[in-house]
Amino acid sequence: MQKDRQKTQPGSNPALLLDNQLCFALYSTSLAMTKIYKPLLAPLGLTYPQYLVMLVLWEQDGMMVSGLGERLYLDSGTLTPLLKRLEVSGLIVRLRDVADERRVHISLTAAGRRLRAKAAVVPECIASATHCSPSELESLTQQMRALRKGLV
Amino acid sequence: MQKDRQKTQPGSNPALLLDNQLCFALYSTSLAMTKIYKPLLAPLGLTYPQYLVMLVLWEQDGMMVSGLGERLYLDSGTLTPLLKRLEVSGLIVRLRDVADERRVHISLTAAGRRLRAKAAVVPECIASATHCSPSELESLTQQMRALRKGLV
DNA sequence: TTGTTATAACTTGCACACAATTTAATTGTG
DNA sequence: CACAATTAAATTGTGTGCAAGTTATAACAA
Repeated sequence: MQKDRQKTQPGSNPALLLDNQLCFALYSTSLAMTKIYKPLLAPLGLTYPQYLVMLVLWEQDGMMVSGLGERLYLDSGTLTPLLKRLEVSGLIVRLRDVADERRVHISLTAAGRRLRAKAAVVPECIASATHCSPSELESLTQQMRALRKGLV
Repeated sequence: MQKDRQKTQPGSNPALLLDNQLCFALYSTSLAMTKIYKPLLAPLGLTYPQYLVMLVLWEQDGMMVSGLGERLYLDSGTLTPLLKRLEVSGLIVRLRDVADERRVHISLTAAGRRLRAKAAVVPECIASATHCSPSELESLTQQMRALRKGLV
């Protein structure tokens, strides 16, 4: 209690208090969530964003880079190097469209398809790590989607 | 409708569907939120994580690096270079503790304190950009904090 | 057909995040 | 006191995110 470093303008603007800000709650929770994924994805040889790409491809194989970007809200500056790493890992192949050589289709390899079975347990591991009920998780997911939609 | 790329194992595992995952809703919404901040913080010469550091320092000046890390859930590997950039910007100074030279105190400069007034309008700009009511924002913030607490 | 415009992906540069390691200083123990 | 253990930052290396600019191809217009 000897040094009690000054609170700058105490209570002058509650809107500027860190813990009142949705953005920080969102940001820190998202990072915390990613950390939970790390040990689950490491055995699969995936980072978290790479896992998201694989989720999309498991839903629909052969998508273009731009299609992945729309689905994941990421641009080619992020995706191109990420996809190259996935190709080096042997999970996908990148092939130019023969009709339009500007386009690149991303397709799963056999190893990429096989990985789906190993990834199947991940969602329930995560769900249990959240200490939330399925209905709470669903509610939060919907609220996040609504917020994102409002922002874009 | 000529090419209808195959859905891989359609509907086989709803838990693996991207849009059912809280993590992705959280991740994409957090990134979207950061993009909203960018044009508001650019005139202040701050990135979003730098803004978070300033929020903490405006609440309590002179914190140690480790204290900032606990508050923001970030480690020294992230904070050290960020703080060096804030120092170059002239908003903070980094000073070794005389009693314990391992510690580094982060203190606001006059410019850093002045910046608070300019930042005061940011929260309401963000709030209006979310298209959410104050009570919705508060509810979401609390839910995020609860989720984060459950994860850590 | 030729020149313009648009598009898709790639590249470059900067700033995070974070694991793992290192450095320097302090604390604890015999 | 000597020395091991601990602690606080800093450093290193990898992988995102994203703005801005480049390249290559395609579509369009005169």
